[in-house]
Amino acid sequence: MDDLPEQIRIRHEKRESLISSGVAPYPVAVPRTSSLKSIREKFADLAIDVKTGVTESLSGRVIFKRDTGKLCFATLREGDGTELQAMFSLDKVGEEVLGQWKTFVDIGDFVSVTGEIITSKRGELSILASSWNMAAKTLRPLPVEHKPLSEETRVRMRYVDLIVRPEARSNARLRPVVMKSLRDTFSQRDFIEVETPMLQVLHGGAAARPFKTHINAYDMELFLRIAPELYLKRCIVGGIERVFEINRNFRNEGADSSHSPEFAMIESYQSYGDWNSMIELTRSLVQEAAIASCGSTTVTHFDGRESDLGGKWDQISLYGSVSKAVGVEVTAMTSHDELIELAKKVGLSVDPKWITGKLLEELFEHLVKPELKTPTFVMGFPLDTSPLVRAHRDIPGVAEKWDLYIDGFELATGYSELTDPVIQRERLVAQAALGAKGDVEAMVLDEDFLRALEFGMPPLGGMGMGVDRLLMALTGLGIRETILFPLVKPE
RNA sequence: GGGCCUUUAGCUCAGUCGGUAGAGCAACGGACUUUUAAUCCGUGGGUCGACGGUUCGAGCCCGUCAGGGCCCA
Repeated sequence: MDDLPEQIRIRHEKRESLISSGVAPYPVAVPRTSSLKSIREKFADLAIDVKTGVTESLSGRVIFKRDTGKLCFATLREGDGTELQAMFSLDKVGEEVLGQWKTFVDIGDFVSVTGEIITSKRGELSILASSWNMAAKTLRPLPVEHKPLSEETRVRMRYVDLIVRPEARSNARLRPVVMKSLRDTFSQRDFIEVETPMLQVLHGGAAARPFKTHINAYDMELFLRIAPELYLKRCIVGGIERVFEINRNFRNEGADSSHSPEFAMIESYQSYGDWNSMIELTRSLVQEAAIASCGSTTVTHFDGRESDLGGKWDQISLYGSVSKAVGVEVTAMTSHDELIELAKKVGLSVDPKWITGKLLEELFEHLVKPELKTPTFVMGFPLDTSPLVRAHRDIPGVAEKWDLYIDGFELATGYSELTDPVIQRERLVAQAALGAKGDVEAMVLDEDFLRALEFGMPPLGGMGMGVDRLLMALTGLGIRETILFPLVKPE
């Protein structure tokens, strides 16, 4: 114990001292008749220096302590941030009890206080103690409330962040509001929620590197899923005509301010829908979530900036927007060599492994994407980068796929899904060939998925949306603020 | 992968030219019956990220490694 920092050592000593004087520092229960919040609601408009005659037992974490000679003040806080003042006066509790309060209680401790609800001479709603109990002794000092925690400490010790920072508390409570809204929106439209495997024998449904793991029972390699798509389409084959899943995906790629290795995602499929019906669905999901969390389709970001998510949202053509940016007509028929020339002209460094469609998408991300601040659907993607998507009904070489951009990042994507099992097999065989040539993001051939498709799937619209990114769009926060415990390297 | 910045008390941060390690809050002792980041008097608290080097002497200069951040790819 001697090698502990002074403040921690002293708190350990106080714990020992409580035990030896017969007081439990971590009792199984303490008196509690009400929450701080309901006391604040019940006694919202009391005048100055009022005695209510009402006795309550309240508990919370001590966040401020102002010890004076014969009248001591403390501020208690409960989980949602509601605070209430506790007062300890010599003539109410006597010298011994007051002395124990001053000696044993540190900032950060959980305490229970029993006494009369009053207002102080300054009008502060308070509980005037007749007795108090330790509810849980804190061994580590809390950080200073008035200086913001460093960003790293916030992430590494979110539990402390939640104690001291109001925004951390409200962010944590925002996610469930949004999740409930998403489920309500789906439910109103008769979509059924399912849960599909996260541990998969074959990974598929997206272009991404998977995490690998191992199952001892079968002594074989397994993958953490990169997308639920192939299982949700099996649901469609089986007649779950409108289906969605909200859960975690895992991608073994970079981790930065907008990417997390594990992230929550919505995927949804609608029989007899197409990329247009998924536009309607996606807009409803986002706008209903904005109303549920912010009360309006115009949301206010943490920095005070307003973002208007209302209305019908723009639609631009992927090829059209790139053509406009480079000044010459670019289509799905534009050759690989021509695209490389254009890329070099605009200063984009080209990876020789990029296929034609990838090249076009990189041009878009370089030239157009940063400009897309207001919600915009980017319509019509290259067929060769969209192996699970149906070809455009009119435009050759283009897939019926859109991406939704908000604030310059990709929030959602939607498709008219490929339902022809023969073409699907050809596409996956081609993907497998890319994989054999070393493309680590290529999809693998999933025979059971193809067998399912061969049983027939109705015309189908599909969409996917990142839940963490939706929270980013609603709040303007970075991904590490919207995720309670983002992955960090060990200290 | 490359470049730049950063790591000092429980927390947030100063630290000049290489010469005994600083502040605010927090903590400890004392005073105070209406405080609101209380105030006043006094006190203690440091493996300066780790390892190595230069030097009479390193928080500071050099090298390696680790964590964090930003920019580029």
